[in-house]
Amino acid sequence: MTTQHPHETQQPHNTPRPHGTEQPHDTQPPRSTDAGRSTAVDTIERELTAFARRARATAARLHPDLPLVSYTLLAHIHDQQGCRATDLATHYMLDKSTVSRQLTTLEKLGLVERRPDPADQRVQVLHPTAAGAATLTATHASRHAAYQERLADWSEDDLTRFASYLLRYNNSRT
Amino acid sequence: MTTQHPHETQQPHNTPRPHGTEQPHDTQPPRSTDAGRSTAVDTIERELTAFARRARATAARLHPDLPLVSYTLLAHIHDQQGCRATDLATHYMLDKSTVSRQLTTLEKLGLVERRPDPADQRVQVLHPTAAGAATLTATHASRHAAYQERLADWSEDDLTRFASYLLRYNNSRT
DNA sequence: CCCGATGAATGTACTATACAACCAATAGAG
DNA sequence: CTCTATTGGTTGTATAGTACATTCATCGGG
Repeated sequence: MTTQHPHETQQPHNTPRPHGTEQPHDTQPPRSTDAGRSTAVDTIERELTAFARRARATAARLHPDLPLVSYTLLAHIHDQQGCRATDLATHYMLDKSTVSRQLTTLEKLGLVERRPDPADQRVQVLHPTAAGAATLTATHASRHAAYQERLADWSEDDLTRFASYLLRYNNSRT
Repeated sequence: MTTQHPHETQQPHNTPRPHGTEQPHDTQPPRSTDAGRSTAVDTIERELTAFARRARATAARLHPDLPLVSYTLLAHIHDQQGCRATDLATHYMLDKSTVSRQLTTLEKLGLVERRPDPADQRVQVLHPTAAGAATLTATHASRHAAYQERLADWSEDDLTRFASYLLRYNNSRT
């Protein structure tokens, strides 16, 4: 590597700094702390997005067998026992058709069972099969281990605070 | 809605609680705070993943014109002026071929310019065009506004702490 | 001067996704 | 009780994003 470009490793862009919208503007900012807030929000936006973009690859490394999508759906079915396809679609902002197909796959793999709801013939109540629960446990263990390792040098307080920030953020969805 | 399933809205699964791997095990835990850490890590894992799974849909709502992938690549090219395709692939954990095709698209749209590096004929130095910068500014403004709104009731301290947690997390990538 | 390494493009295949059309069942309005 | 709008789900179709393998050109060191 002879030529020097501003490479990843040379300039990790960790430093929160203004993006494109930061030009000084003559209209008075509504609050005095706007600049600080804006910078922090920019960082949050950038880092969350970066994480999201890497999630697929990370999952593929962690558990090549069970794709990320299948995993998340299966996990949600496990957590929300008896949920319906529509619930999954809502939770993950997916189209019904997408969920339907994913469930078909999961069912073919024998990981999920679609039980008819006797009280409403339209509805399918979803449950993980024994195999599904086992797969989920294994996959989750693998993921959990990776997260544990990556967060190994965080204090418990920091972990708790980070977790509650994420919850707060995700639950503020409109 | 007559039958009552454990729906999204009825049981938002916000409460951090053990997942499948929490069975009591007879080997002594290395630290006494393991349980607390484990719970927090589980929450972090779950919430980050949920966010990642929704990112595409959110982006589509925010800026239907410029897909999330294009946006992130363009943003990185803008931030790391003069970066190369390989840098993008590394940063986002993508295959070179994927980046190559994305860049082709961005170039066809007139948003990115691939300049040959005089010092190394293999290398393409990437720069946003004027149009690219403009698009980026607009898209970023739209995203930024959405994030601002969603984080409107957070204190600046919380924003700053959340941002630094995210930075710390993302930079701990091995 | 050759040879392994590096940056990038192309061939190919597959997965995830959305949108639209459709079907079946339910719930209300009259 | 019947008609109609709504809801849950599937299927048809199209597209984007991605990976893996191959290929090509260039660079750098023996």
